[in-house]
Amino acid sequence: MKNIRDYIETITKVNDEDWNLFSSKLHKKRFPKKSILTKIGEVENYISFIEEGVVRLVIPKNDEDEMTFGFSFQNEFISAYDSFLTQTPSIYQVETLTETRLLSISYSDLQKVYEQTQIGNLIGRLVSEGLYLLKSKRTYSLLVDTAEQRYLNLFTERPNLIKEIPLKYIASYIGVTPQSLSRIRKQIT
Amino acid sequence: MKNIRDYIETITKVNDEDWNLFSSKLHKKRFPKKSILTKIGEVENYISFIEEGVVRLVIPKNDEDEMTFGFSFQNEFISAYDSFLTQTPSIYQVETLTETRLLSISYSDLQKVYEQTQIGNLIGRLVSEGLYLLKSKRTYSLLVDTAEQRYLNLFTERPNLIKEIPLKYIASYIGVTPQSLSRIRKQIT
DNA sequence: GATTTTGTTTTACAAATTTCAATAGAAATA
DNA sequence: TATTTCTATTGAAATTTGTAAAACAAAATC
Repeated sequence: MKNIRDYIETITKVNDEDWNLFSSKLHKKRFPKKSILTKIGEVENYISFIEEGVVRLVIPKNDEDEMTFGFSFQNEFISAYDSFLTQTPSIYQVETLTETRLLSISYSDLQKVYEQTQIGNLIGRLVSEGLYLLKSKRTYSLLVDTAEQRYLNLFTERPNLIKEIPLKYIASYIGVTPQSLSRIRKQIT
Repeated sequence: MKNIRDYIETITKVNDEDWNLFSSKLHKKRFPKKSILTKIGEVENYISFIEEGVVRLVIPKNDEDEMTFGFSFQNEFISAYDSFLTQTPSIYQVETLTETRLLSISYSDLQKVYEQTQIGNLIGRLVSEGLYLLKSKRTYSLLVDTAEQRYLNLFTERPNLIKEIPLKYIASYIGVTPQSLSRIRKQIT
């Protein structure tokens, strides 16, 4: 629990009473790699803090084809967030790429935290704003950067990722085919 | 002021005391079409509710070239939101496409509202979540839809937009050249 | 350790998109 | 109204990217 409290205390101080209510709702979970946390069509019931691991958001295309909507890493929040917020079926799948430890809170418990604590909505706002900023950055990059630039960005921001996970996931995150990414990589070296 | 109160009351009830504090911070503004509200490199000082008008977020590319990061419409909030949240220089420009009426609140006044009202953070959270959902939808579309699908989506969601603004803006929103969009349109009919 | 599966790279070709250039139309301005 | 500027369309060439197939490499499984 230390990680998440540290993380939240970088946002704002939390009194013990509020913290106890919030943390009593958190469930520790462990998943092996390649676990599916949320399926397409399911309503997302949790938002989770990643204590350890890497998580991928996956959009199916044709049979056998898929796109990577996003990655999430240690000390970030993960959820099929659109589905979680709207409580409607998810259009992407949430799956682990590595062994993963989560601290999860359910939708209804989170609503209680919002209602019953002083700082719930403040933290909720700041987390939501942070997730907005990440998403906005990604949109920007998809719109103005070349695939090569997106690859290089990911390479500098997450050098470990490229070593640890299949390149085809990177390709589908960047928005090109694995063959195209292979050509891009060739040209860089 | 009726529009914005109606809008916010669809999110949550607001008591008069809170409302009076909030609304006392709002500034009415009017801009002719093609006004620049926020320039690249400036720190965004306002978030605004669009009472009337259409606003575009613009990213410069090369000289003479630009991309449309987003559009915003009546009864939506508009800002160089990334810059506003982080209070760092904006990487996109905010400009009006039509004559526009705004209700604006400054960054520092909004912080006061967050501190001094019961429901400030609740509304702030819900507005931020809404903006996240919009951005997420756009990212999804850029990643999985074809340019033709993005055009058709815009066409169904905002039929008036396509009649009222230059097509090259639509093209740069969709992520293709005006020539390509012209060919896409030709093929549809 | 051998076998099978999965992932990566390469090639040739096809398809889609951009670029460049020219033109016609629409809108803004003198 | 005439003139200028901006916008939209079209064609042809060039570039980029995707597709399909094959070869190879790496990883997982037996």
